[in-house]
Amino acid sequence: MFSKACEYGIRAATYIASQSLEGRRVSLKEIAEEIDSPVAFTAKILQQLSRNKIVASSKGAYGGFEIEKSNIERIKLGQIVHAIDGDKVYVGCGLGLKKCNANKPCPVHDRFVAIRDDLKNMLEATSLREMTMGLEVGTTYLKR
Amino acid sequence: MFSKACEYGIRAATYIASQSLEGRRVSLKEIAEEIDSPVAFTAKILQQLSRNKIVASSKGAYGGFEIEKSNIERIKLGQIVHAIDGDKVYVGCGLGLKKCNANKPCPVHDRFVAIRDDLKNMLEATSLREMTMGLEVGTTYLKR
DNA sequence: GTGTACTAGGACAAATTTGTCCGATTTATG
DNA sequence: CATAAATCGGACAAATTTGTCCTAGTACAC
Ligand code: FES
Ligand code: FES
Repeated sequence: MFSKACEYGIRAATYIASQSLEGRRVSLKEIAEEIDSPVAFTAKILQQLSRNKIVASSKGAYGGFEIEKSNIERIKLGQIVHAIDGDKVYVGCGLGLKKCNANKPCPVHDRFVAIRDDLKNMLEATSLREMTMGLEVGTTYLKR
Repeated sequence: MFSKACEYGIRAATYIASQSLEGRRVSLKEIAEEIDSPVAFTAKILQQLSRNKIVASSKGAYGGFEIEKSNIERIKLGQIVHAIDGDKVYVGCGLGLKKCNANKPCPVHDRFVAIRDDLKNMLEATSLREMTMGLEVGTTYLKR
């Protein structure tokens, strides 16, 4: 569905958001531990998210990653997916034709588009804030 | 969403089905041409489908691939996806945790499962016969 | 039987994705 | 200023997926 990079990205952003809500800036190392991801690979992904203004990074001692509180409400999953996987979730054809195209549709087009639109809506409706809710009370997890 | 192999597999099976309905057995070469896929790679995938009894192959001159008429009604997309991509569509977690698990869900679990179930239902409800319908009348395409 | 037109299958190659390593740079602190 | 703790970014390595090539075997036609 999503690339590994994207999965790590969402989990990382969610963890950062949960800590930022409590005023804590977190280090790469801590993030990787908390979401159970390879440290160096996670670093790359956080760079991407940083360039895309999804997370804020600060270098140097006591540096790390954080997300502005107002952005935690504002940032939607869709933005993270787009920053890492591009628009393939939105324009890709279910059967691998160059691009999904209603004018020359593949045999699953109608059925597929319905599902893809649901996914799209879900991604655009779900904020980082919502992602953190269950974490605080221990009903959802970022690793197992 | 699906692997390339799976996409080719669905397109190939759909094309074979459409031709089998007209009583024509088709060669690998023709299939690859009609679905615009790499010949040798398509051969591998057809071997898989053949081992899984989704298509029937016959060797030798005038050999090729076909699908029994009754099977065209019976075979669902889900079987093809399962034969090639396994069950990852069904058991995978949206955020990449080992397996989707309602007892220790990730933050997107509920939203994700809803969409995945729709996909699953679609795959299990769509027969090869339905896939071929638009092809005959030129409203759907297997290549562009 | 021989030639021809096919599929089967294994070994290999290329491309992409995932993941590692390390030096450079930045920043807080003493 | 020196040190330590952190991110940045480029080069590299490993793993997976995608794709190619070649040989063997099979069936039909003559
Ligand atoms: S054309 Fe294939 S999904 Fe739209
Ligand atoms: S646990 Fe992540 S989708 Fe179910």
